[in-house]
Amino acid sequence: MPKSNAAPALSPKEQLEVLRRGVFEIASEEELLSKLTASAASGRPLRVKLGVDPTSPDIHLGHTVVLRKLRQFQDLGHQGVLIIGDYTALVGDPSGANKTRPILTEDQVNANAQTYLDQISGIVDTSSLEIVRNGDWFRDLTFKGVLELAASMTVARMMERDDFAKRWAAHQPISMHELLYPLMQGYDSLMVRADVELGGTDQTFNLLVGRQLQRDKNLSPQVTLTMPILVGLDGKDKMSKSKGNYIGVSEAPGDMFGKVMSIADELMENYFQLLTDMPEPDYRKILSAANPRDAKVALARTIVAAYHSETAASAAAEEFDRVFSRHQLPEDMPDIDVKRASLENGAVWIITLIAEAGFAATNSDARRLVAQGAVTIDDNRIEDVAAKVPLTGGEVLKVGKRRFGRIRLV
RNA sequence: GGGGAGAUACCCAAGCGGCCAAAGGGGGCAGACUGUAAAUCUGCUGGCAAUGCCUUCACAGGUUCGAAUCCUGUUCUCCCCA
Repeated sequence: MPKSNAAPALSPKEQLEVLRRGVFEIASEEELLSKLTASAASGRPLRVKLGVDPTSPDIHLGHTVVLRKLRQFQDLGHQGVLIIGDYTALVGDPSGANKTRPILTEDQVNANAQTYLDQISGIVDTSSLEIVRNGDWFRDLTFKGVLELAASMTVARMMERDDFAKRWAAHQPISMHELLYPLMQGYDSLMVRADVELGGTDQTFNLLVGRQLQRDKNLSPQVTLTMPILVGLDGKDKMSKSKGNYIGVSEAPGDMFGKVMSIADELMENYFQLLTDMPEPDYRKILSAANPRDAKVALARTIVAAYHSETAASAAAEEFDRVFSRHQLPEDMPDIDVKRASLENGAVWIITLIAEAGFAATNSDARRLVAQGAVTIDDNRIEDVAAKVPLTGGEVLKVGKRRFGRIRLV
C-alpha cells in the first residue's frame, strides 16, 4: 500500500463525508465536525486513538475495518495514535466474550506486539504513527491511583454493558479485574489526549468511558467513532480467530481468494464497503451483475490485490477457476514425500499415506475420509480402507475438495 | 460465614449401577446437488493395521463382579441467606 498521500486539504465537511463511509456511529458528528474545523484552522492534526490488544499474533480482515478507518484519518493529515494494550492484555478485554479470557504473560504480549506491527504496516502508515504502550503509564500507577480511577465508575453503570449484563443474566462468572478493563481503556484516552477514538461497535462502552474520564478532568471529550463488526466466513458470527471464520492478512493469495469466494452472497456489499476503497457507485454496479459469483470474484480480486498484488490476484483468480470451476488440478501443489524404504512391494497403506501427508489428523480420521469417498489418487476413488496403493512417484492424492498433493518418492 | 445446585466429548445438553465411546441439537468434515454462496438430502464426528482392544463424563481416592452414574475428599462455578 502507498504511504499517506499529502493531505489534499479537504474542507472539514468534505473530510467528514469521507470519514462517514462504513461507520456505524459517530458520537457525535457535530463534535467531530467542530474538531475538524478547529484542526483545519489551527493546523494541529487531530489525535486519533486506536487501542489494540496484542493477544493474538494473527490479524485478520475483521481487524482491518478499524485500521482502515485509521488510515483514512492519516490520509486526511491527522495523527494516528496506536496504543499497544500490553497492560490491558494482561487483563483480557471482556468485550464480546462470554467467558473470562486467559491472561497472557508479558513475554507473550511483547512477542505479539511486534508481529502485530509488522502485519498492520500494509494497512496504516506506520512511519507517521505514534505508537505507545499503555504499560508505560499503568506499570507505575499506584494502588491509590487505581482506587481513584475505580471510584469514577459505579457498578450499576458498569453492569449496563451488554456483555457483562448478559453474562450476569446467564449466571456466568465475571471476574473483578474484568470490570477494570473499560476504565483502563478510558485512562489511555486521557494519557494520549485523544481527540477521536476508533473501535468496533463492541467497544462502544469502553470508548464512552474515555469521554467520561476526559470530562471529569475538564478536557474536551473524545469523539467516538464505531465501526460495524465484520461478519466472518460463516455468515453469522463476528470474524474471529477462535471461531476459525477469518481471513488472515498474511494468508497466501490463493487461500485468501478461496475464502472470500466462500462468503455468503449477502455479505458482499458489506465486505466491499468495509474492506475495499472502491467507491460506492462502482461496487453497487458490480453487485448488480447477473451472476453473484462474478461480483464475488471481483471482490476477492480486490481484496487479494490489496494485500498482495494485482498479479497475485489474477493468478489466484485463474487458479481458482481452474481448480474449482473446471475441476482441474492446481498448478502448484505441495509434495508429499514418501520414503522408498516405507513401501512394501512398492505400495503403501492408503491410511498412512493420508495421515502422513497431513490431510487427516489421525488414522481414524483418514479411515472415515476413505470410507466416505473423499479420497482419490490420480482421479481413481479409493473406498477400501485396507487398500494398499502402489506408488511410483508423481501420483496426485486428493482428499476432499481442497486438499491436494503430489507424491514424491524420496 | 451458613445453606442449596452444579461440573459430561469442539459448544449446548441428556444420562442417575451393567444394554455407554455415552441420546438429542449446534458446529465441523465428507458425499450428492452447486457458484468452494444459500437451501436441501445422506453419512461421519475419542484413539488404535480395528467384528476386537485401549483411553475418556472436573481432579484424587474408595465401594462393587461391574461406576459418567453410589461414597469420601479436593478444585472450580452459579443461586439464596448473612
